[in-house]
Amino acid sequence: MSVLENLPGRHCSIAASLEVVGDRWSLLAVREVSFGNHRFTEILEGTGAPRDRLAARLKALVAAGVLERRRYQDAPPRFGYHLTAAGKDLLPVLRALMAWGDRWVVDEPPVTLLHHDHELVSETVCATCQEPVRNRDVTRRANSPT
Amino acid sequence: MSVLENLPGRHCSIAASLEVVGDRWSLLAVREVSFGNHRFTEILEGTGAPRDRLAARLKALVAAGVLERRRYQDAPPRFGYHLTAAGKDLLPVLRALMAWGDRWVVDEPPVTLLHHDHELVSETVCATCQEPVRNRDVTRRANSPT
DNA sequence: CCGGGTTGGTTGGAGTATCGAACCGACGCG
DNA sequence: CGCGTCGGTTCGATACTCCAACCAACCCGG
Repeated sequence: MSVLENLPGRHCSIAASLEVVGDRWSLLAVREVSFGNHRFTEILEGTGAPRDRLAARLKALVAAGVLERRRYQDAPPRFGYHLTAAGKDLLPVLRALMAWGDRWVVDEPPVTLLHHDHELVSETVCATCQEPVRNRDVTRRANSPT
Repeated sequence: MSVLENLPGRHCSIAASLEVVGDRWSLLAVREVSFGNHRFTEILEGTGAPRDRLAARLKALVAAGVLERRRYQDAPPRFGYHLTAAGKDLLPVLRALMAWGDRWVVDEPPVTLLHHDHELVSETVCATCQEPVRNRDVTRRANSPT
């Protein structure tokens, strides 16, 4: 909640999420780590971010609990970045963004996701009633008075 | 594809998507429009964005085909913003971000989504095999040589 | 017909963030 | 010893963002 208080506009978890991962490089950094690129230089090249920005973002993501900085060698001390539980939980967001980009931005998907050994076609269902979620079936209820 | 060519880092639809909606206000603007706030002033207050930034982003989102600018009165000419098909297709992204924020950023969800008349609990399944998607079952294949 | 309010912006200047390039320390390798 | 690698940090120029003010076009009350 505390994050929301200092935010302009509507109280909403979307705004709260964007406050954490809504900048230009964070989600790409998470993508790289999820692709198995744990080292600073790998993430640097994978994202294309400037070094200083990447260093700052990684620090912030560690502070936010999205990434974990783990020592993988002692002399000299070197660290790799790994997804925390919160970080792994971002993968559905990345898959949704990727599906959207595949459909509406790029001509041809540069990367295809595979589920077991067939192509992954994500569909969202409501866990309660097992029905596929269509936009028109979704409404919202505000919980806080503001 | 053309979007990707001029981008630093890995060729990937996530980066392409972020190029369109990855800035500070775009997704919040889409959220507001999806909440039924179609007028400039409504979006302005809902997002908390500065007027000039919002004007610029709305223009860009219309150009990108995410929003549509529709005249709703003639004298003086006034326009409202509406979701295109591409814009509606962003709602799963927003729901994923909201779910993540609910779980990892805020203490208590400020807004709850309802599906029909029960709480919406989104779950992603693979449309091909109907199985819930777990991160460890997903791999990726690069399509382009680069 | 005059003044004020609403809507949907645009403009200007100050402050802030981002960028690329250079630099740095600690090591390993030959 | 000199060079390369890795993971950053520092610097100065540039770009972007913010806020406040302004604006045009219209409506309404008096």
